Amino acid sequence: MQIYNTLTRRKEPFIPIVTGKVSMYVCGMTVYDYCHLGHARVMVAFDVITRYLRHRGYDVTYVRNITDIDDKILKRAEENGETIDVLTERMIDAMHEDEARLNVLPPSNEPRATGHIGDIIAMIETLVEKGFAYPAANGDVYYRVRKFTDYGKLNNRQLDDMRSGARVEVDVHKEDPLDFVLWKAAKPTEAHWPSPWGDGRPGWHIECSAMSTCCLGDTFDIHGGGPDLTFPHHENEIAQSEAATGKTYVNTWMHAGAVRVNQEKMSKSLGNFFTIRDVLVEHDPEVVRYLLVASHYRSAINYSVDSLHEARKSLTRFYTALDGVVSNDHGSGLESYSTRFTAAMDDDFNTPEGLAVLFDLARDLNRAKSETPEKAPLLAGELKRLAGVLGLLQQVPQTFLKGAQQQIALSDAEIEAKIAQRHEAKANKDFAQADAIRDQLASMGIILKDSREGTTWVIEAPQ
RNA sequence: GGCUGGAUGGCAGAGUGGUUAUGCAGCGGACUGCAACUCCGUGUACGCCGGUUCGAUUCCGACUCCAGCCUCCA
Repeated sequence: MQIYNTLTRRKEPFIPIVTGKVSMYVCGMTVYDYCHLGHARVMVAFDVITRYLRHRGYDVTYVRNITDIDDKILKRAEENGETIDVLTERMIDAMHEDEARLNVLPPSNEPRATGHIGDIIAMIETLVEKGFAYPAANGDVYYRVRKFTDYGKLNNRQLDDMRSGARVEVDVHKEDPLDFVLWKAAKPTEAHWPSPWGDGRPGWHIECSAMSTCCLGDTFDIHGGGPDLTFPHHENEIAQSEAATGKTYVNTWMHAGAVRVNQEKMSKSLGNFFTIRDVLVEHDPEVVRYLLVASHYRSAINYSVDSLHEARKSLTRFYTALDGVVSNDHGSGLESYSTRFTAAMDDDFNTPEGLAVLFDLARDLNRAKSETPEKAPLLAGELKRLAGVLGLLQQVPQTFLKGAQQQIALSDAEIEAKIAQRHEAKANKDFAQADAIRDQLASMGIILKDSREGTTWVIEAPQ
């Protein structure tokens, strides 16, 4: 297997620290608002990665944190007139609901910043002792960036190249404008914890260093996150952890690509984001998941309603192939598909190429249904099995094809009655009447399909 | 200004130093009462200019354009 490593900017053979085991940490959500499609992308990307690693036989420990104390949370809670606990619990519940609907498996461990204040303080104390951090007169504790000689290695950046102070407000309490805060002194009215430097709360970057080390050890295999976390967040994590432990923090750094809207990054600050729950009002969650899996995890994707429709059409093709076949999971003689699929996924989780294998499988399944029906159950079983590694195609085909995505004016029984009327008209060679019934149903988005076994119907895929 | 990526057929999206990605759409055919579904067939795509090479979309260099990061952001 090979994985692209942001640190070295190339694909590298993946060799876990402990044979057969993978330790992975992914930066999760700051829970002050609902998750948007950018969050969905990270969730789904690392869900596919976890599923595939497990499929390959690795014992994966997947840690994804929750940032539940932060300036934005304090601000939002105050705006809403609620406590931060009420706000964060509500958003955490919503996040879990969103990811469950997208068929994202829960991480092995989901630590919260507020649950690790002791670990955070301990790490800051170590950094202060080693001279990598200093308490300032205002009660904050800062990281001394210039003391860490490797600073910038993840982003291939020299300290002096950075426009220090150009966009960052220079803080008189910092020795250097690029120094970042590890511990923030709190105002009496704000949430705070006692520390050797006075009451306060952790800075953003330190929680991930503390929690990842705490859950996975000083050095672990994979650290992932969204595309905008490489700087400063992950750079700072490296500086904190490697200074504190003296060891390599992470072997492989993985970053998902951006989700764009009209060629611009979808983000909270640009205000052009779509929340997961809003999109799911009108679209089957599997369609959203498919959209995210149909592009390589590192490439940027442009979100649009058209792209969702395309995704729905692709899934319709798969479910149409699976429809009417009782799948048999004990396939044999079908190794060529899984060999190709594995080769694709082994190459930095190339899901588009993996899907190409699944489309070939679907075509062969369709052909088998008419030519060699005895082989169809095995092909269907293989298709479901491999798609399952991507977290796809696990619905009952009819459920997807008749999806509740559009409101239908008729009940199932009424549709069946229409089909029976049409069948009778056809038997009487009254094709005008038969076609009138079919057109009437079509105008309501119900598409009839005739076959030797009888007539079935599906909901029209959007154009 | 510094640092990252990217530019593939009508659209989406992989990949490769010489041979079919895949899906959607289109076109021709089979099936069908006619359709839909399905199947078969069908597209001289690789930003631009140089270089290396017997041969480059694929490697190297310049250029143009797009996006991201250098402030919170997944």
